[in-house]
Amino acid sequence: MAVTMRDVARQAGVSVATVSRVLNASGPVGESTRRRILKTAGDLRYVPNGTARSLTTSTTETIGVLLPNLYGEFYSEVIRGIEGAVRARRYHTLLSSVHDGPDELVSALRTLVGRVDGLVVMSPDIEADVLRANLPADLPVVLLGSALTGHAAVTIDNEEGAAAMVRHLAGLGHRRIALIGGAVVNTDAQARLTGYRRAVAEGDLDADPALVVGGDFTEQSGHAAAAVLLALADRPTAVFAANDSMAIGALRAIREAGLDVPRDLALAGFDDIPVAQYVTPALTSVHVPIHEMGARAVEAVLADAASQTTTLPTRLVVRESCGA
Amino acid sequence: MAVTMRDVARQAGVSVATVSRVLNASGPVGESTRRRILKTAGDLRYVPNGTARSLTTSTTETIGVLLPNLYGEFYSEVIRGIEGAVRARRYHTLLSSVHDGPDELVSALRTLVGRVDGLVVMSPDIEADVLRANLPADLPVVLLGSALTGHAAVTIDNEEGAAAMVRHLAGLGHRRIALIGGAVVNTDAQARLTGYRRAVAEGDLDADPALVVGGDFTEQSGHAAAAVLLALADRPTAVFAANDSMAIGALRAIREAGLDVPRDLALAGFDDIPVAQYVTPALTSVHVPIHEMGARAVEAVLADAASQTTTLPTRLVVRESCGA
DNA sequence: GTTGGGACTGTAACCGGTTACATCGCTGTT
DNA sequence: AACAGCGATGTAACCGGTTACAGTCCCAAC
Repeated sequence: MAVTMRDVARQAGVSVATVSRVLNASGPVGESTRRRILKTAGDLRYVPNGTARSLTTSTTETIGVLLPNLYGEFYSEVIRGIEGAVRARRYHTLLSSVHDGPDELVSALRTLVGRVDGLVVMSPDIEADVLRANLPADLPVVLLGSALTGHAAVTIDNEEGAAAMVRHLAGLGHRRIALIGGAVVNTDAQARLTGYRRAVAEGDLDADPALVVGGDFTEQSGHAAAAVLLALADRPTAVFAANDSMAIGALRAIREAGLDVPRDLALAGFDDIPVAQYVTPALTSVHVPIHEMGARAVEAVLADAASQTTTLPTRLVVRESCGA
Repeated sequence: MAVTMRDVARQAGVSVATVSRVLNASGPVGESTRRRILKTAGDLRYVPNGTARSLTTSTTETIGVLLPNLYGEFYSEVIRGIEGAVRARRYHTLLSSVHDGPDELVSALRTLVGRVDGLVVMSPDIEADVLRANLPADLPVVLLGSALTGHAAVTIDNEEGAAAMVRHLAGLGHRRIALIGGAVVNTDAQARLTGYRRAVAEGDLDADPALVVGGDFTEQSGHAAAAVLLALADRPTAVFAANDSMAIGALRAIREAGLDVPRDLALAGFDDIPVAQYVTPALTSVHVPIHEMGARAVEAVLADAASQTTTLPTRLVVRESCGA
């Protein structure tokens, strides 16, 4: 068993209250007593138990972050944004990730309850009732990336971002623009698909259903989807992947087919993750203010701005892969 | 105030003990009572308080991870390895990062105390006494990447990895091999430098002190260091960066100087982070089993294998940038 | 010489759970 | 008929802190 405050108190010949007062500078204590307590605490290697402390004070100075997984640059950027904002307020971050399945989510949610003062949840396919049922009603929760009625959220304008990219490609003369989409349950993916469809319709482009293939935001799925598109009799002249990872997978597939980007095929992604500028050719993408999203979410949690939704704009980043 | 167990008990007309028994299936309870309690708990949206629970049970089913920062692919890979191992044991991960300064570290350490059953600490420049003074004596701690006397640790053979790379470059005919090192306080960086020096001596290579320049593991520092090396009257023919990020920075600087890799200059890195294979030319590097390190560390924490050090081997990954 | 007030310290309740132990019926055995 | 034994439930202590409240002591003021 670890050293507790009572151990220190006994050893120093005082009451626990006095020890507490010394350690938190929360009350007047005689100079000699204070020194004696400090010394015994050091000698005994006393370290306060955070759990016990937050149980009484009912404050943890910590905000929790729940991510779908910790893989990929997108998430590490999100984390950085959150971390920075949290640190600036002298709070701590507790991160938990959940892979799949509602059980995992529930379990992760529950381990966080009581350990954090607020929660930033990024889970594109989360359900409102799961959240409601597994979190205390008074815990501030802010969703990141997906809006849900009755909850505060910080999102980006996925639809307009996707539409802008399609318009850009159309402006370069493309008429057959393919989309490698994300999973249908993912709200980001849905919005990007909607934006694509809208721009295709408005720009009077080729609306061939064969041009839309599904992916799941992983590089592998991008590779597979691109292979399907390349096998079409009437090949697209531009491929727009709903995120950068899939675009990079697609790039590999296109190369393997002996084609050149952007000469034979224009390619674009979404998110503008850091690697986008390192691949060759550098990837044209829709920039998402990942860092800022994290920061805004933290602000919202700490302000407990209930059910207010912030939508941040995206920005087109034109590089080599689209041939502009 | 959130709904507590006493609220549920009162509402259901039973004692807290019975509620606890139902919720944890830890004792016999009449069928009708059980149903009634479950119903009231649901109606009241009761969610158990993790803090209170772990205070009594003195177990959290959580292991803590302390990282120097969350930036870069290296760390996100480490996290993935840890996460996977933790999840496999049905535990949870609590992640905290600390940027710089002992105060930050102490503060992060202390917020974790009581909230985790064990700790994986990755902090290349951590000091043993800081750890000792701020953690309960009975909390299992495993260091990742740096060994410290009296503590369990999982490390890699940095020295041999660096030496192997220098030998490889020498095998390609290089005699003037430069090293872009890391910060001197960083034990990884120290070991890599030692390996470099040993191989240079053993291979009878050019041991010009001007060939060793310092960096701090960031891309910017790699860029700056490469600029210094390129300005030398007697330029090196190969540049070995002590990590991949610096190698990528160096690559940029070399290109800006109008030189070609690997034609004019061979380049190699260390860590073999995922991007290494995406840059052009693909980066030759020393592969570090990042994922496995994380998994091993978790095993060690849960087994509470006190003060045992595991050293994992590295592996040379030859790609285009060294001209082999 | 009281008295008031502030500095210092201790006692004990409380935070929200878990759990050892006690209590109370009821049934089956002898 | 008495009693062992078990199922169902309640009481209260405990985990390790914080803090309201109360008590002591001492000194200045009247």
